[in-house]
Amino acid sequence: MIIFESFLTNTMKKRQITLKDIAKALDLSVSTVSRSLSDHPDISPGTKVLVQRFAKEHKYKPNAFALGLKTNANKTIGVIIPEIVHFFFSSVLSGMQDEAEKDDFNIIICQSNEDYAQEVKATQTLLAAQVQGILVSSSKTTTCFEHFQEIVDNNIPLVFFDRICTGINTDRVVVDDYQGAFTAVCHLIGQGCRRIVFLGASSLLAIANNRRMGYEDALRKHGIVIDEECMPVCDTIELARRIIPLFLAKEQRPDAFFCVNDEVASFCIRMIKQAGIRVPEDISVCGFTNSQIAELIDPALTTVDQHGFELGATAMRLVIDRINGEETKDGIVSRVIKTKLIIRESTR
Amino acid sequence: MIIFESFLTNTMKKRQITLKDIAKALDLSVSTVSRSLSDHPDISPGTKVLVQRFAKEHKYKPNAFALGLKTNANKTIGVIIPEIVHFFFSSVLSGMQDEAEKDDFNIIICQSNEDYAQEVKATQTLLAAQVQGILVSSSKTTTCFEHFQEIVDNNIPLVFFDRICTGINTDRVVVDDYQGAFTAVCHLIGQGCRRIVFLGASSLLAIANNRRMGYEDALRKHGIVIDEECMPVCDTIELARRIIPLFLAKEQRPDAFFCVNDEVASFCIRMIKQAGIRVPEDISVCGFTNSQIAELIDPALTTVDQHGFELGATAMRLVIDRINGEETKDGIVSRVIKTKLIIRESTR
DNA sequence: TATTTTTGTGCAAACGATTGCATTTTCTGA
DNA sequence: TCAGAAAATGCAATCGTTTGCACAAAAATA
Repeated sequence: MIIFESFLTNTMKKRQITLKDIAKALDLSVSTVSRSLSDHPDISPGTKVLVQRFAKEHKYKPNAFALGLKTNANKTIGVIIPEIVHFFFSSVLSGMQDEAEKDDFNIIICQSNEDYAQEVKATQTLLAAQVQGILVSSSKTTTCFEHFQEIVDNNIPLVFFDRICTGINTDRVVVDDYQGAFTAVCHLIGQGCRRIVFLGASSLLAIANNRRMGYEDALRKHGIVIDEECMPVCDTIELARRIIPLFLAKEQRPDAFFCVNDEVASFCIRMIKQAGIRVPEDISVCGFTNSQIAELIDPALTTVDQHGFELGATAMRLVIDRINGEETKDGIVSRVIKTKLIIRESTR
Repeated sequence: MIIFESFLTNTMKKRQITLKDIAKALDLSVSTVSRSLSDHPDISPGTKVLVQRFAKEHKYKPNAFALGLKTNANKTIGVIIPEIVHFFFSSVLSGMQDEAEKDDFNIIICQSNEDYAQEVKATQTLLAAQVQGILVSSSKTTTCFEHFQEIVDNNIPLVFFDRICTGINTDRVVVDDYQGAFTAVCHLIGQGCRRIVFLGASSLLAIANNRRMGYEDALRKHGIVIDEECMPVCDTIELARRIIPLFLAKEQRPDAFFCVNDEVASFCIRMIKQAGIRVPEDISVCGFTNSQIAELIDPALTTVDQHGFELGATAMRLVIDRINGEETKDGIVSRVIKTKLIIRESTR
């Protein structure tokens, strides 16, 4: 015992206890200690309890680096996300965390802040950290995919979620954007709206295109003429502040706004009300995501639930299955999370 | 070259390229390769460029496990957070991420979901992952601190942020809750409010107590009698749904609500308006946090800005400084982030 | 030309854990 | 009493990297 404790007084800096320390203290070999802790049948019951008790008492924890060096696995998964401060993405992250925990995987997060360069850097960071799998929702400004290809080339399972990259062949989990938009716009039309504006996002994003297509097809189905003017890029509060007044000032005022996210939808409602126009009597507003805010504003927001938590959990499940070899499909696995229209008070 | 590439055809499973591979391919020793890459003066310029070019071409990346094993450092910091899906906490996380990146540290996140058991598990997870530092905001249900003590005992820098644990002696970064509450309530009083209700949180949280004390002192200062009935625990939408109507039904109706967070404040405004009472003319409402929602609801919410991003960055800076030995104070380092009252439309 | 110095490389140990194989000890049965 | 089997333990290599030291070859000096 004295021998073991001596490592403390010698260095004065507490170090983690190792197998070697235990071996020395108990006058055993490192191998015997190792086998005792892993309950190997070769070891006598007496030695086992001796070692196990000692290890527990001294809070022995296997060194993750040594383990990683041997097995090349550290139970860590990297996530690249555009922005954490975002109801949808934080929900996704929460779902991932929840699912990862079930298999004792850790999550390393990186933010791209919607910036290509930061996204590339994040990729390098995760590769350097030797993660076993990577989950990505690409930034709005990403048009080049080499960094993602490098992940694949390194043989590390890669799964895109929500914002996928069409330029690269790998697993993906997306939301049913087209159907969600289609259903929402059909609902608006069903309530009598005819001049429906789509406040969308950059067409670099597949999700934005899909929602636009759902919007267009819904109009088409009901014989409403599609007007390019009525689908501007308007996915931030700043843009909304400039763009919405232009529509409200038109002599043929819109009777509905279908917004690409709930923040824009909420802000939209504010601006309409401030212009002295009623929601939903004069203008209906529908959002996309179903964030907390939807229930807090007045009138409560009709919106399309994206099931972020479920999406995150599904994506995480997929990488883990790839890592464990439980998902063996040769081609791309593509999962779709169903959206759900939540009708509240902001639409007639 | 042929020798090197052979590791591929042999195993058919792409493996990361190692120093040994490079050494074999270039007919050098591992040490020479290692020194070439670290630009050691002993190595001849010719050999250096040879090795460096080869390494770059084959995208050599040092093995993080081997490095960690030698240096006992993997540039990773663990964060334990009650809930990611929360404007304040996600802001904090974002600030941490931002600051960590400057020093090339990675972040592993764990959620406690406000649950003691999960918090303990998260602690074990982070210790097992061999993180170099840990940042914690404790859960609402935590009353026992042994798990935190274990972190300290392991000689791993620990910093509490926002929700600190008074039972443990370690660095902390908090928000100026007392002053924030005091200022906000003084503002309400200054606008003529006299019957001010404080919708608070469990007194297990130091932040809740501090805000309550700020509230009480503001009342005291202006000679308003403090009524225990007027400071219920009400920090969730569910509680608010039950509790707020009770106050609105009183014959002596409150003329202001000071809420412990913006969600409750927003919901409060909704309920007041639905009861046919005007905000802020009849009742003023003030929140705490300054989340996005504050600008989106109608009327826009007066609230106390907590500067979450700054808080996160500060806390991260502090652990990193502790890790690097740049913060050498023997006792507790305690940083306070100043709050700021943002006056909008929900208060007279 | 002989000796020292400089320059460039390689060997081997170390970090902490696992594991095939060798070795020692104990037990069994004739 | 002793061979042989069974049980318990130890040795040593391995994972990928770094680094003190030894050593060789080349260059400088005497």
